[in-house]
Amino acid sequence: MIHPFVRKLRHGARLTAADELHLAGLMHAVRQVEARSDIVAEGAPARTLPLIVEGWACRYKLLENGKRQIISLFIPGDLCEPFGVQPRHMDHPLSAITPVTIAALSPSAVKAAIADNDRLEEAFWWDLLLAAAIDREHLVSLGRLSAPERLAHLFCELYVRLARVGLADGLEYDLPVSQLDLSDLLGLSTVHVNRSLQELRRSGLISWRSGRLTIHDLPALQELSYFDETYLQGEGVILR
Amino acid sequence: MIHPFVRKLRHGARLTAADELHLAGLMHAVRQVEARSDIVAEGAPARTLPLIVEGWACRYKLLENGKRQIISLFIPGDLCEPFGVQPRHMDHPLSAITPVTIAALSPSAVKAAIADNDRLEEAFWWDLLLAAAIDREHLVSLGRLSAPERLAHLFCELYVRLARVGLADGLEYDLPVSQLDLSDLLGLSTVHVNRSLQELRRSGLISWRSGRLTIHDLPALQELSYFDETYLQGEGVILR
DNA sequence: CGGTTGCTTGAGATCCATCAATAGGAGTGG
DNA sequence: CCACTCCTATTGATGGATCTCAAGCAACCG
Repeated sequence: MIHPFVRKLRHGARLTAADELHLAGLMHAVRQVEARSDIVAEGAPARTLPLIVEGWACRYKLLENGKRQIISLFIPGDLCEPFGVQPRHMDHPLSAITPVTIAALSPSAVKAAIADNDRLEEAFWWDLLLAAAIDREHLVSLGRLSAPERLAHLFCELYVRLARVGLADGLEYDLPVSQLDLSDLLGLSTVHVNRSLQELRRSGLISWRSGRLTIHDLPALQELSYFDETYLQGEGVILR
Repeated sequence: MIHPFVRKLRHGARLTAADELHLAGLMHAVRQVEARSDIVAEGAPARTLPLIVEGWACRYKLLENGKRQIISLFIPGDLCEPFGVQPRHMDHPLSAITPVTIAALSPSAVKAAIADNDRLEEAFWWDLLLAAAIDREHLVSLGRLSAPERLAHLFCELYVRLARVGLADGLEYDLPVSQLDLSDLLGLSTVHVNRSLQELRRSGLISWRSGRLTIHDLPALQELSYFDETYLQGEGVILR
């Protein structure tokens, strides 16, 4: 079984078999975190870089008025911090949505690996840029898209990201989040998320039953949400 | 006159006088860009890293429905791209808000400078983390704050950022943006921005005349917007 | 002076939040 | 197996926040 992180990086750099072994060797201290618990709490010192091997996680912020905003959503293969430095004080907690398997990368080991291998260096920077691009698109979504558009955009994005790490089955994938999670991710209320989902279902664009999302009309979903996959910087999954 | 970039980095790393000279030596090819014009257009190849020396700029995205979302706001001292790689295709254009003076950093020169100087390395990574934290906070603002809250949050943030590079005069600073810019930054309509500004003025929190913003009641502004400056990762300007 | 741009105000429509209630499913203990 | 509870999904009703359209005004500029 190929590690999802390796699988993802293949899309960003031309890795040799040796590179991939080298990468796999960086991952230590795999541990389990149960659903709904913090992986790294706010203010906690973190010596290593968390990387999702299995399961879904997120970074969120809790406001003083009790509202929650999910900042980033992490799926298998996602490195949750910039690779270059030891995270000191995490400004926002990192939390497991499902049961999660975490690998720990040491920044110094990454630095050493990068120092004498241009392809690995490129791969790590590509991943950092990709994560930033995803966050930027998320920001645009919150600022300028309506509720159904935000949902459609998210479903398109997750399709591409999951397909890259081999977790999409055709136009279907597991979506193990609650509507409450979705509302906190998209800056909406749960009630409105529910109604917007119904709208997408009624239009025949998607269905979502027992944690499994199916895209029935990808072009329509893309058009509705102005989704242009180029920000995901890969060779492309959708178009071609 | 100390370069604003150097001035900012002093808050993130203990730089020696030699380090600061080294930094200053990295900046080449200073050029002028006039207000309202693109610094780097979408899709344009960029070989160097743009750094704002003077003036205000932003990164934005234009949607197919004609709406605009400003993703990041840049003030003097801000490096507009991650330092580690040559930006290839800019997914979002970079644009001048006021007339802007741009310095160009070469990623390879930065890499060389970093290679044998831990303090400089730390400074560059600190700056990257800071920029990411600002974007995250922006995202939270769009997702979970009301219009007046978003404005208040922005004014607090700009106060801290500008003070760091010596561009705040007590609780006053130049704010050379239009209400249209603000609306595109905060995900609102211009009409609503206008009305929310009036609300803040009426409450005696701020005034804003002829491009100059004055904060009359900083604690109230902070409390209103749940502003906690720690995400800006400095020694602190507000709470000292 | 006319044209442009940005700010302001009003009115109406729409999107979305909140409050409240119901229903289903999963787990738990009796 | 049933009663109970918790969590999530769903639905209805209402109010509020924000958008859109439209018009007027102020400042600046050639």
